[in-house]
Amino acid sequence: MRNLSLEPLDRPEGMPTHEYAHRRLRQAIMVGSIRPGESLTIRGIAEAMESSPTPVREALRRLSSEGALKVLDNRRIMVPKMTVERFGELIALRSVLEQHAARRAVPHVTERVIDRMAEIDQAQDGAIARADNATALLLNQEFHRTLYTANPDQILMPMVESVWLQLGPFLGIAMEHVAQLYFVDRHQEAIAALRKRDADAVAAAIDLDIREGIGGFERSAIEHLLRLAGQ
Amino acid sequence: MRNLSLEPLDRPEGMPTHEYAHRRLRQAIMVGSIRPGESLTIRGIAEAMESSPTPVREALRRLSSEGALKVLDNRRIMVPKMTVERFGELIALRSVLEQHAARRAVPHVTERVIDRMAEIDQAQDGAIARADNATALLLNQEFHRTLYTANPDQILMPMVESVWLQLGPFLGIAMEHVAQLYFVDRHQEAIAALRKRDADAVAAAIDLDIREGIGGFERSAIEHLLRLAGQ
DNA sequence: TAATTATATTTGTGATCACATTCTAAAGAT
DNA sequence: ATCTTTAGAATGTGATCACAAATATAATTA
Repeated sequence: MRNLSLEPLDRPEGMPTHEYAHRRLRQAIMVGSIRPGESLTIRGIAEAMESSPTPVREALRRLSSEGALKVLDNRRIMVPKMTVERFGELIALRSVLEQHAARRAVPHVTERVIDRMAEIDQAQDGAIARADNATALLLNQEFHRTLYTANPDQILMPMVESVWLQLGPFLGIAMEHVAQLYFVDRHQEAIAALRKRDADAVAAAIDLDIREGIGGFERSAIEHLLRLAGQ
Repeated sequence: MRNLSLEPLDRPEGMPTHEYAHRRLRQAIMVGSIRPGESLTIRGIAEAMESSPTPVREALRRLSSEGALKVLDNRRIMVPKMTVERFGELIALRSVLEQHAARRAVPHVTERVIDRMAEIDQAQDGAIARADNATALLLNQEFHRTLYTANPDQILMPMVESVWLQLGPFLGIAMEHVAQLYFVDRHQEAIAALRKRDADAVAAAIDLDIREGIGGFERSAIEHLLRLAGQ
């Protein structure tokens, strides 16, 4: 196993070790810094974050339930490998899930929420301008999350995040081989539609944002990237 | 904490304790035999299944990631309470998720799969006739699962099961107070549509099955049930 | 009697250890 | 050289223990 380097990440006082481990690993997978096929060892992670196997195991169980990790028959744990078919399923699911989340959120959206989204979008533009892909990615997710969590009874955010998590490792590969991830910005359209409380238009903007953004990879481009990464 | 009784459940040789614990608890929640609001203790569960805290904790972490359990601020763990709003969200999500799963499965469905579904449906009718609600519920799930897993690249089954899991405790309440859960059988329509490989018709049948089945509870009926259960 | 404090118990948490399985690689045989 | 065998190391797993926080129970006070 490669010596994995995990960003220290902020740890609020009183947060249990297993949760901290979960957040750190999750973050690492989300931005694609743990490569597919790479196998993780419990002791290795525990050592890397100066704790013990017990809480790390709990974190790994959660991650595997979230689809971020796969337990092999050997009981070895790894980041699932990406395939063209799986990528297609993930994009299609992401579109359906997030359109639904957006529609359900619209009735609860306040001007305050929309303003917040506009701020995030602006920050993301800044990150893109600096070619800071990882930050742009995180801000893009925060943009979407802000919208969906406007619904107080929302229950599908964990599922949306699960899809993001499964897409993460591929983004890591893409970011390595493509100079800059092209964030097709349908965020302005989404914001405009939100101000009019037009649920259909919001859903359409979200759909386009996904399909023209990360979903816009051609089959051949995906195959090429996966081949480059030795998948 | 009440002395919880977990059905022993079959345990294949070599299955780790944490996974066995996960399956047993999951099963119990799925059929609604653990009541919402009831708080679970790690040691209590470990004792009930004659093991130790460590693997039980791993099982609980997974269940909480699957939405089946909620960790409170006290770090206490309980089955989330149901509300009318949450119930509405769950049904709407279930409909969207399963329609999508069905559509993506249709191209991969073979006659073999359809025959299997017909068998399951027949068994479910038998269970309903015997007023065996728990078995009918499980067979209903198997019917749906058989369809969705026909898609080899399917990735949303865990999410569908998560919704089922979150609906479970409410079904437990409903089964206690309603003589018989009325399974509106749109399964025949689904099977007929599948034989014609008509994806739209299949999705429509699944949608009706959900909305007229468990989703058919009126708001007042849900409130009534929750009040009866002291929620 | 009601409220408050003090004590005891329960509970979540994380580190450690022992055991069995799996993986790695060195040694041997074909 | 290639395959097989074998010894060593690494790894997942589950039980146990100690500690701190939370809860419940008993004792005390107003």
